[in-house]
Amino acid sequence: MCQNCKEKFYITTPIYYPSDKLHIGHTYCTVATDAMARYKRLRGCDVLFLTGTDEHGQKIEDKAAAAGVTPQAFVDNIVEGERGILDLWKLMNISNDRFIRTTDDYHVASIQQIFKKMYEKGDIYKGTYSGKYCKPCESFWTESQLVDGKCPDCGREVLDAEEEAYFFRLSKYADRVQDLLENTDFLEPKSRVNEMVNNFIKPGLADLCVSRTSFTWGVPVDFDPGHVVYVWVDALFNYTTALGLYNDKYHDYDKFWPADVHFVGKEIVRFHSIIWPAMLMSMEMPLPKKVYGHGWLLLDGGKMSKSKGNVVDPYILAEKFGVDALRFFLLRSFPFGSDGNFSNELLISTINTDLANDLGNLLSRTVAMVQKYFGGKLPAEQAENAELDAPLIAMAEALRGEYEAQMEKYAFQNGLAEIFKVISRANKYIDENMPWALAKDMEQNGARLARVMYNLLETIRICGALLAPFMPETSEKILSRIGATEYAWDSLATFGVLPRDTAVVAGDALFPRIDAEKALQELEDAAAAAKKATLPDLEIEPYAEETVDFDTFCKSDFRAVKVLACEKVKKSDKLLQFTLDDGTGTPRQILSGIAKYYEPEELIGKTLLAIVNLPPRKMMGKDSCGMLLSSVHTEKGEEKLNLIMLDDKIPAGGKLC
RNA sequence: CGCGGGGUAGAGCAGUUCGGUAGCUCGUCGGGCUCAUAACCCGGAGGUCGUCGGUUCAAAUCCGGCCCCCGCAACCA
Repeated sequence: MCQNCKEKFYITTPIYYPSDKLHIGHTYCTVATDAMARYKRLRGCDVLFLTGTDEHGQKIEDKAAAAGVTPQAFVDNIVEGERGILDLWKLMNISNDRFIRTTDDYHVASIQQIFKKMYEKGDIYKGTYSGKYCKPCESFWTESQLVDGKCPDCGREVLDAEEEAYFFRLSKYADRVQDLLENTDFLEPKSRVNEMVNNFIKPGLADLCVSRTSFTWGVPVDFDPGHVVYVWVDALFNYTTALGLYNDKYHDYDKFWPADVHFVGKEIVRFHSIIWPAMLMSMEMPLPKKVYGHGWLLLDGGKMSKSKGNVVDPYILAEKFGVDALRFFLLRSFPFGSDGNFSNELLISTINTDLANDLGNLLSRTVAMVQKYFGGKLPAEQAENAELDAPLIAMAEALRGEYEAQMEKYAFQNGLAEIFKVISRANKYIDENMPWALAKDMEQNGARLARVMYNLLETIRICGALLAPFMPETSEKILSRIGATEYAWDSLATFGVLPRDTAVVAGDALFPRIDAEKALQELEDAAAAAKKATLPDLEIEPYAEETVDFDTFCKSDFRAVKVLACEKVKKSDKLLQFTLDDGTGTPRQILSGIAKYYEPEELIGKTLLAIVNLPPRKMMGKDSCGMLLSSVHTEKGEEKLNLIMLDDKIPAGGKLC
């Protein structure tokens, strides 16, 4: 059975921080974990797959305050609300066995006990934390971390600050952790090891501040009111409290701990590869077998981030292209250990090439031929041709082994590449055997034709079954189309398991080809709309800080004016030309750049407000004597302008004062 | 010299552990086929493997210098 994991396999994602909706990067990590969990289940392992949310901390407290709700209500909405995290994982067909929230009662109680245990052991002690504090970022910095004496994160001023706090004796475990990183396979890929050791261990591991008094949204230290447990202590132990460590909610800590692998993003590798093992050493608990730090999805070669406004929404992509296609793309296109460049173009071309042209079309043409030549059911009498069949059969039989080797290394990309080599070979096999030519003389070639079709179907069975961890629904569809009922792990290294006289079922294209140009345009529009939705409903100009003295103000001559005529200025898309009655008896001409907001006709007869003692100015060769006053504001990022319209009973020339 | 990753055909990537014909996908050009989702199959063109130097019979691969890009530096997967 499962050599590396024997019977059980425990795998986790990080628990995500619900300060915002999740994006494609979180989806990537979770889909990878799901694929691994499904792969292990396919192999017959007893799998526990855990994911969840890390819900404490100042940032959540602040965001909730800003939204005018309690922190709990805030996270409830992001986790359980519509299009929240649970909905997203459901949509993405994530097969997690458990979902832990760090605000769950059992977890909170467990953390308190764990914290106390380390305290009683002497590995957590009370001390004073002093440093530079950035209030908006809620971060302490050391002198050396400051940039120009300011917060390295936001660039704002920092204050001297001290707080009483608990510390974890991280330094005590530095040597053991270094040994773990350098001399075992605990942390992969290997390239992450140097970074950890050089950056954090060699310069000397300082004890870690593990409590806070500056906010309350966290697990209270039950023996010292006012302190809450540092979120990472709270968060990391989720992997064990979710198994029932120090609680009665679950009872399989002994069975599943230590975890077989934690999948984590590269930015939190240090917490998982240094702090986490050190705390477990302190607790005298077994260490997880492996921490795998995967790469990031980059956008335009740079980081995806809210501030850049380039965050990719998994909902939009999954709904547009299908869940399986998105899952497939994420794991097929990027090496798991390194960063990858995400783009909509790549997504679409991957779907078209691999899924529509190669896989979908192979199934489609094969099933169509079985229908056409045999009425949908193969005859049992079949004639092989060793020379023609051997290459395909050899590849199909070897596939499970190649695939397994890659999957055991978490090389999803390569595992899928192995499958697609075989799919490609099957397409070639069709050309080599030209079934349509054989079909011209069924009497002579019927048995041979049946065998050709059988070989294709059997190859599809193996490929289809091995695709299940990546595309569960598609895999099921494929297998049912070809009449496969046996697709257990053991059957996938043997060619010839499908019944000889299997019956196929016709159906729609698995993955219709996507019109790339059209789809890209739609995605762009959707992104623009989404961006617009995040803009504030109403923005007004900030107020002037400078004052204007009374005399200066009084020099401005504001008058009510009536619109006698108004027309667009030729060759200008902005300017309207107004002829105004200003009460002097001589019409006044003013040009105003508001053509975008008004049709000329609708303004005739209106009473407007103008400043009339501005020096005349030429615009598009015409004189403008004064300026019409308007009010401006921004709605959803769009500038709006309204002319000041006065009561019509005010006479032309009426002075404002 | 803070640390780490990267620089390979027009684009996106693999190959570098253990030196020996430079590979894949897309695009492009030509051919084949007609079962299939204008798909599939075959072939061609296109690369001084960032740069300079070293080791070697032989370097994308090992060693050294330099240039450029990206990320990290106590909580964005």
